[in-house]
Amino acid sequence: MNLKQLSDILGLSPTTVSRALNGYPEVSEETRQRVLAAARAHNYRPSARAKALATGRSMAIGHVMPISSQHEMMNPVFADFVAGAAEVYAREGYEMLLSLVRDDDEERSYRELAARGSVDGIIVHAPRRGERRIRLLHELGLPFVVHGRASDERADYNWVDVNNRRAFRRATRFLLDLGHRRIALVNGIETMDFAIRRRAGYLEALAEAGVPADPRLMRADEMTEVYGHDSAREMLALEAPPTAFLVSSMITAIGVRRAAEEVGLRLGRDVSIVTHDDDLSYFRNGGDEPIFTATRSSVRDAGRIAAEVLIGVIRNPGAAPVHRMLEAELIVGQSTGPAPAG
Amino acid sequence: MNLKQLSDILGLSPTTVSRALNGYPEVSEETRQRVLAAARAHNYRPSARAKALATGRSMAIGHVMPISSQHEMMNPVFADFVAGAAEVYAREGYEMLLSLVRDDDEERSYRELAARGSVDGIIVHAPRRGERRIRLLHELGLPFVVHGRASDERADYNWVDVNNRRAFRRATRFLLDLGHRRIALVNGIETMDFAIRRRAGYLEALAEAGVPADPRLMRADEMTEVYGHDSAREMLALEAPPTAFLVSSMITAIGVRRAAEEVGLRLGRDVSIVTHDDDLSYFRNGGDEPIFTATRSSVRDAGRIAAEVLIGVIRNPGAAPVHRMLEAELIVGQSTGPAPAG
DNA sequence: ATGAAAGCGCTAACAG
DNA sequence: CTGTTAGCGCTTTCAT
Repeated sequence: MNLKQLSDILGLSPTTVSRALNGYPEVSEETRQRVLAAARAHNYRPSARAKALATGRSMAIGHVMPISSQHEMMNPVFADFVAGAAEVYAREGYEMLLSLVRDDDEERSYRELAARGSVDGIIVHAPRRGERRIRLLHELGLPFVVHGRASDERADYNWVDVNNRRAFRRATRFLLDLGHRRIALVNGIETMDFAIRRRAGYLEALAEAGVPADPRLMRADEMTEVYGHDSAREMLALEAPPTAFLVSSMITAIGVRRAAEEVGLRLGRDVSIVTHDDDLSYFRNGGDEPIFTATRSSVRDAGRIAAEVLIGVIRNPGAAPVHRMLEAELIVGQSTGPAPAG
Repeated sequence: MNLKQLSDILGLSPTTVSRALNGYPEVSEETRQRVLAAARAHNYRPSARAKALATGRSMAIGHVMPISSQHEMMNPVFADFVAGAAEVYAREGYEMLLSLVRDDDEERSYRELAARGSVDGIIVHAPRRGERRIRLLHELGLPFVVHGRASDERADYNWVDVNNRRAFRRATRFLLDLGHRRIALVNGIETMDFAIRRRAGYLEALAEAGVPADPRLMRADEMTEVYGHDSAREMLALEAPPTAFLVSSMITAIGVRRAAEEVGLRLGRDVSIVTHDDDLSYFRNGGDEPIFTATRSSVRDAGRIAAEVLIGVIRNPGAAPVHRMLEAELIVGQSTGPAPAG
């Protein structure tokens, strides 16, 4: 069933039917009702392709996720972010195009997306140090919102980000206040912007407290369970082991906890673990009884907000760049809880 | 840059340029080379929308993920599956459309996808008991492949599935062979097809060994860490607690482990945990030293295979339904390892 | 081997 | 308030 057929049935021109369906005011209310009823009755849906071609808007938004050629890790955070964004798209009539691109042909992929015109805008995921996509997208003239930021990009652009620096500064301070002096940082890969900011926050807090940073207590890698376990085991074997761990992801913190238990340390007594809780649906830190002390922010909310910002930008291309900073809260867990001073 | 402009530059008709670009044989080799060179030089990309409208094929595949109106959980497995599928799509020139639909307007969503013509085929995720999407998609005539199966659907259809029943039967047998007689099943929600099959495998193995199934040792819920923890705590408090746990997901198994440790049980001695390892990139069970004993299958492979099957179906609509059964292997972990008999 | 013309299904001036 | 016409960018007969 297409427009022409529907309009034939109604004895109207395709134009009038189109206008009625799209809510144009210059259609009599009676006609509109007739059209709406007929459309429903015949289960009519406009062809997305034809509509896109005619209007120049594809009503689709692209989510481009870099898959590193070296690290093939699929970010678990991605699923929840996308779920948040999808809510908004469903409400606003957008489709979501997912594109996983290897970073070695990243530029080609973005150029292609733009030239093929399959999306009206893009959400940029996982910005890294030396990020080149921002300039590229500006050049291509494709509206975009970055989830996170690119520290060394001086141009202005739309972003939605969690205040990672402040969150980690606060978490570090929390541990310092408890008396800890040897605090390990088990971070994500430090080419990722968020990891850079987290380390900055950690270092700031240490500096403020006059505690020197010890390179042996700082790790950065892909945030797997095994990584948490192995690096914790190594650090705990130092002559002066850490008394607390600040860990960039919940799953990695679980590995750290396993390592601590293996060497006979009791959580919340011999060692403290503080992590960041992305508040994922499948693995929430818990409300009543958090597993870990953690800084917490909702990835799903970030997805929702990013989608809303992007749609706003698409509708109003002239507007000034939008920046949305989400603050993380600190929640103190029971089982891993605040450890007594070093 | 569009076809017309490119053909003007070349002094050829759009027709010829189109033919050259799409590899039609009736173009002179010389012309083809000229066209190809010019296209590259001007960074020409055909408009996906125009092409779709003209050909009737959108070159896009839809992934439809149900979001339960009650349980808002975003399956962590989804991300890896999609990553596998994306590899194939990139290779074959398809785009990926992601659609998260609430189950209360599921039918509407599928009808819309079909009528709008935005996809050439669909991957159906998370089939459940009483699955209605299969009949619907058959009715709509949209090619599809189900990731998993629908136990109570008698019509034939394309599917790619892990042999969940056999995997859990094998895992249960493994525990029985070690001497365990009170084996708890911490399953996923048993409206999900995979959970139904896993329980079937578990019950089969018990029956074969003449061990009666105890309803108090069988749980089913969304597979979070907290669920694993809480249900394990409850079961461990029974007058006759389980000596082993068979857990449907790694993240839930972590919760079970936490519970066991809280009550002072030592893993691989006082209690055994066997789980299913979906072999996700961010949380692999480990090769050399698996954290848990587990049945293991690669979700990413499943995604790849499902995508390949679907593309085959789209290209060859007449063919007989394809069924691809993936077998899980049993890997014996060290830390949780084989526990001594009851 | 190349081109002209029609058409995919819709929207958007422009008329009336 | 409704209809006519052109056109979005491509593919695909049908001629030549």
